[in-house]
Amino acid sequence: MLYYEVYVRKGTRNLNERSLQLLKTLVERYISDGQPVGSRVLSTDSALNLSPATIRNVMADLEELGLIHSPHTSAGRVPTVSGYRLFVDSLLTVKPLDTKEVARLYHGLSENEDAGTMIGVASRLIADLTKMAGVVTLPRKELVCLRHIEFLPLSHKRVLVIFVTNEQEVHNKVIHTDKVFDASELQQAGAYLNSIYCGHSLTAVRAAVLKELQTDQERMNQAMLDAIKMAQLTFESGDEKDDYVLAGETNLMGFSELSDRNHLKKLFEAFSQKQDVIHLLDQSMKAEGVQIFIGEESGYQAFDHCSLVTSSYSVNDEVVGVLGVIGPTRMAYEKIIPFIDVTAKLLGAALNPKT
Amino acid sequence: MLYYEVYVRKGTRNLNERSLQLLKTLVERYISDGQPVGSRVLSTDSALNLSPATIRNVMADLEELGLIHSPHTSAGRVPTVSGYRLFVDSLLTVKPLDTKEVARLYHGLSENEDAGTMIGVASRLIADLTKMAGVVTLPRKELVCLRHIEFLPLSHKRVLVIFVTNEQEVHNKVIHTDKVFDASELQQAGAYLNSIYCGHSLTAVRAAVLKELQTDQERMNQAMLDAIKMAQLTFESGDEKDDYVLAGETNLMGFSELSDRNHLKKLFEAFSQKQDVIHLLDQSMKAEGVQIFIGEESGYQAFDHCSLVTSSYSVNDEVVGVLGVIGPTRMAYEKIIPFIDVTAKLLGAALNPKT
DNA sequence: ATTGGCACTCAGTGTAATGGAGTGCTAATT
DNA sequence: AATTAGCACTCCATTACACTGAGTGCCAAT
Repeated sequence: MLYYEVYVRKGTRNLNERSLQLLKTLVERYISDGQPVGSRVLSTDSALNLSPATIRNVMADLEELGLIHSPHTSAGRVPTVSGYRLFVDSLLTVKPLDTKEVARLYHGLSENEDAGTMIGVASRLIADLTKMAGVVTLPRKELVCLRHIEFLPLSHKRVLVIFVTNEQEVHNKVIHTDKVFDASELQQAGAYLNSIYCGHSLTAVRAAVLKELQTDQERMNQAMLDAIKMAQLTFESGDEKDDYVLAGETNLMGFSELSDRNHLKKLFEAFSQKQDVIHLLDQSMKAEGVQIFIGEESGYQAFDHCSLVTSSYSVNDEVVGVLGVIGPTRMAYEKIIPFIDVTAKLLGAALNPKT
Repeated sequence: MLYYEVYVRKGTRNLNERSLQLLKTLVERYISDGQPVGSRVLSTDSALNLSPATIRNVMADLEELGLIHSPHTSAGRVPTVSGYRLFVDSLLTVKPLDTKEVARLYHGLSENEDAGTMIGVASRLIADLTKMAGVVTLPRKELVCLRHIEFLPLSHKRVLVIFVTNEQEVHNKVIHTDKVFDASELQQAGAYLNSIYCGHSLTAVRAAVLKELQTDQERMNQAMLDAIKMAQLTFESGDEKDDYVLAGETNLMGFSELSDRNHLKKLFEAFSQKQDVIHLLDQSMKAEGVQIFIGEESGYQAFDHCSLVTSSYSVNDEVVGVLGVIGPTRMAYEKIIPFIDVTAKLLGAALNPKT
């Protein structure tokens, strides 16, 4: 809608209903065939009953607007990034999901395993069902609740913290304290913290700890104060390196459009460096619902010929992570979009601690 | 030596000193150039002062013995797997290591981080310095010592075990008990086990636990028995999924001999399935020192065009893991072999808890 | 506004010619 | 008996060329 008006104003020739219709069938055809599509096939494919010549005129307009592009003179047309964009934003008619696929998703994501396993399963399912690469971020730690915490002494004023969240997710971290503690002191500290913070969410714990440190500390004894300080070090923000689970990367090697050795190398390097992927996924975390990055839109060279369809997933109405699929720009958006949508919802539901 | 005699007996023509010398220069030349090498270059390359014609005769013999092979009539010769094998076993003259490389290794592996980090560093170093893929298995758990153990209750007779080994390596596992324990019972059990097994190696703990269970149990009270049973469940063998850290996989995409899309896909699938790689690495764990798998020798299709040079690494004279490099069959063995050898030694030393 | 007609472009394919690298074999040489 | 020169031969790689077919742009007719 938006695009429609913009283009009408901009071009002398119209980007009217008919051109949009043609663009739509062109993109659909290209997605299913992978071949540049010419005026003849478009003439028979579209229900518009127009002659190839007419269609050629329209195509010339579309090309001028940068929506399609011709690899060479005597080839058909191929959608550009803007063409795809317009297509997915305003033209696309989503297909209902294959019931078998939904069944597999539902089945795979209904068993109540621990979060880590579920994430892995989800990633694998996405990869297997789409034949592309699946990616799922680990749920944000803030929203989980503290179950148990404990400290062990290391050398040089360092302390190993082990804490368990939710049912059975174990984390550990080394903190640097400003004095040396012995094992029993640390045990006491752990017991104290367990007694007051067990069952609270990490966000709540962090807030409570800060508050304790800021208010008058005189009613606490030294041991309590030490414990609180260590909790502060443990849960101070920042360091939680976001991470994701990738599956089916090798599926991407099958696509001819990604077969270029250099592109493939860049892509896989991005996968193992993780950084760029995390950035990209972080962006989609901000918005709710399905997000799409087409080709160069992502801003990362490694993804130049790829599209990324993502959706955030939520537990208890709070966004805790993102999941998505990575594939060639030429992918079946009309199927992938609803697919990612329901996968995100199912994963969110599966992660919800039983009521 | 062995090969020499076998072949002399087998062929009518000799596989004498001279042929071996020629095979050696042929392999060296092919490794450095990547082109099939013909009689002319071999004539000038080898110090033997023979005419191309003579060399052609020798080459025909070598081909008959299956040591070299001609891609087509008018191309030069290329070593076969057996050719490479003979080369690395008996002909190869190892090159002294580049001092800069040793320095980088030494520097990278001398900082005393925790085991996990060191493994990662080692893998990365191998990949960076060889421009191929580095792989390092995690050290076997048996040889580490128990520092702390603790149990937390879960639902349905399940118990979450958290145990720390060495300084600060945290592991966790869910075990299924045959009755329900509450938190304080579990805490007692943990305290008891800590008091008697702390500081012992996992192998020792396992043995001790088994012994306790087999001997007369009447002098123990129920709580102690429960604790021992849980320790047994925790440390029973088997489930420790071996794992490895891979680095620089993407380096492999640069090699033309591995550029075939299908091969590459198989290879990367093997990397992410892990299973085959683990098997292969396990084999090299049994032998001490450097081991080499050339091409199809490995027995896994995925590695058909790859070679794997590995070495086990030891802590306190006990083999605890394997490390290696994966690259195309055509790699500079004379440099890689000593390189892997010293890397394994340096890693072993770095993992040795300070004396 | 749409369409038929036409000249034009260009990737892709098949065929043929050519050059060059390397071989195997034989006869001559040492 | 071992080595070498010579020669015919094979096969890959490259180039050139022609030809086809899909598709285009444009113009004039509808």
